[in-house]
Amino acid sequence: MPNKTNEMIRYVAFRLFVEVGYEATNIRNICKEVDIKPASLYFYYKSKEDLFFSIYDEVWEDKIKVLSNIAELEHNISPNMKLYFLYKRSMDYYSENIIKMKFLLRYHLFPPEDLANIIRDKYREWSGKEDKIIEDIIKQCMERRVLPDDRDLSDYVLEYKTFEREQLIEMIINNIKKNEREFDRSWLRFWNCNMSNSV
Amino acid sequence: MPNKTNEMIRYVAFRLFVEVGYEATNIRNICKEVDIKPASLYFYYKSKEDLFFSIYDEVWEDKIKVLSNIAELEHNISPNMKLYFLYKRSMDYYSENIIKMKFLLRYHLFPPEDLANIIRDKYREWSGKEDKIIEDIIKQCMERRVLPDDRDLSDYVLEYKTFEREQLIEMIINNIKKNEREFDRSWLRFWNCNMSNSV
DNA sequence: GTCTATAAGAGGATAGAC
DNA sequence: GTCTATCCTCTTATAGAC
Repeated sequence: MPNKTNEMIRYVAFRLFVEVGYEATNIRNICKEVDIKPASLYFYYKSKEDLFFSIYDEVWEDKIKVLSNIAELEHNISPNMKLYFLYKRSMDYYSENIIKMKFLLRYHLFPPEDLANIIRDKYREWSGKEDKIIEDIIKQCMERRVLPDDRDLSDYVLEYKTFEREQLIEMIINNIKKNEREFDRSWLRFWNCNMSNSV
Repeated sequence: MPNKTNEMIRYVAFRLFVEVGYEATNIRNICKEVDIKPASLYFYYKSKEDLFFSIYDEVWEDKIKVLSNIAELEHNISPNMKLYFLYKRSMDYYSENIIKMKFLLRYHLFPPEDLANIIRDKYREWSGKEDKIIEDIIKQCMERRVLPDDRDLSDYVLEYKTFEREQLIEMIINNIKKNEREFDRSWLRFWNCNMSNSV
C-alpha cells in the first residue's frame, strides 16, 4: 500500500537525479516540490543515498521485468526472429522510457564518487541478468545455425549489446524516438554486417 | 610564459573535473593537491566557473587544431581516402587523449545546471568548426562521385559524426584503445553499409 | 506522519598582511 | 604570488513536539 507522499518524493527525486544529477540535487529542493519539510523525507528514507538506490534498483527491476516478458512471449518463431523482436520491443520500451535509460546511462558512465563502488556492484548484478536473456536467444541462433558458430557466444552477446547501446545513446543524445523504419534499417545493417558476416 | 603553479592548478582541476565531476570537485581539494592555499587559486582564476571554462576551451582548441592539421595534410589523394585518413588519425588522437574526450562527453551529456547554457553555446560554436572540416572533405567525395549525390551533404556529415561518436563512446566506455585492424573493420562496415549504399 | 528548530560541517569566495 | 583568517551560504541530517 504505497503512500502518496512517498510516491511524490520518488517521482520528484528521480526527475532531479536525471536532470541535474545526484550532487546537485538536494533534499530541500525535492521537499519544496513535494511540499513537505526536509525532516519528513527522513521518515521514508534514512539518507539521500538510501533514496537514490531505492530508485536505482526500481529502474533496473522494471527494465529486467520488461525484457524477461519479451523473451518469454515468442515461442513458435525462429530464433533470429526472437532476437529481432527482443530488439524491436526493447527499443519501444526504451523510447517510451528514455528518461529511465538516461538515468542509468548517467550513473553508469559518471557515478558520484561516494556511490561509485556500490553502483558498480549493483550494475554487475543487474546487467548479468540482462546478459542471460540475450545469451539464451543467441544460443538458440547458434544451435540452429542461424548464426555461424565460428564465433563465441560471448562475442555475439557483446556485439548485440554494443549495437543496442549505440541505438540507445543515439536516442538519448538526440532526445527523439526513431521511427519503426529507421529501427529496421539499423537492424538490417547490424544483422548483415556485424552478425551474419564474419568480416 | 606559463606559470608553474598555474599549470599545476589546471592539471589537477582537469583530472578532478573528469573523474569526479564539476560539482564534486572543490577548490580545497584542488589546492591541497597543488599544495597551495585556496586564496592563491583566486589569483589565477576569478571563480571555479572561470577555471572550468578556461580548461573547457583549451580542450576544444587542441582538438580542433589537430583535426585541422589532419585535414590540411593530405593533398594528392582521393577524397574518400582523405575521409579515411581523417577518421584513422582522429581515432589515434582520441585514443591518446581519451581523458580529454571523456571530459567533453561528460559535460556535453550531463552539464552542471548552472553552466548548462554557457556549455551549450560554446559547444555549438566549437562543433561548428568541426563540422566544417568534415563537410569540406565529404563535399569533395560527392563532387567526384565517390559518394552518391542522391543524399544531402548534411545527411552524410551526420552519418559520419554518428559513426565517429560510436567509436569514441566505445573507447571511453571500455577504456581501451582499439587496434588498427578493428578500426579498419569498423570503417569498412561504415563505408559499405552506411555511406556507399543507400539502403 | 509531519512539523519547528537547529546542529555540524562543507563549500565558494574575499580582505588584507607579507 | 602566496599566505592567514574569516565571512556567508548551503547542505545533510537529527531531536523532539504535535
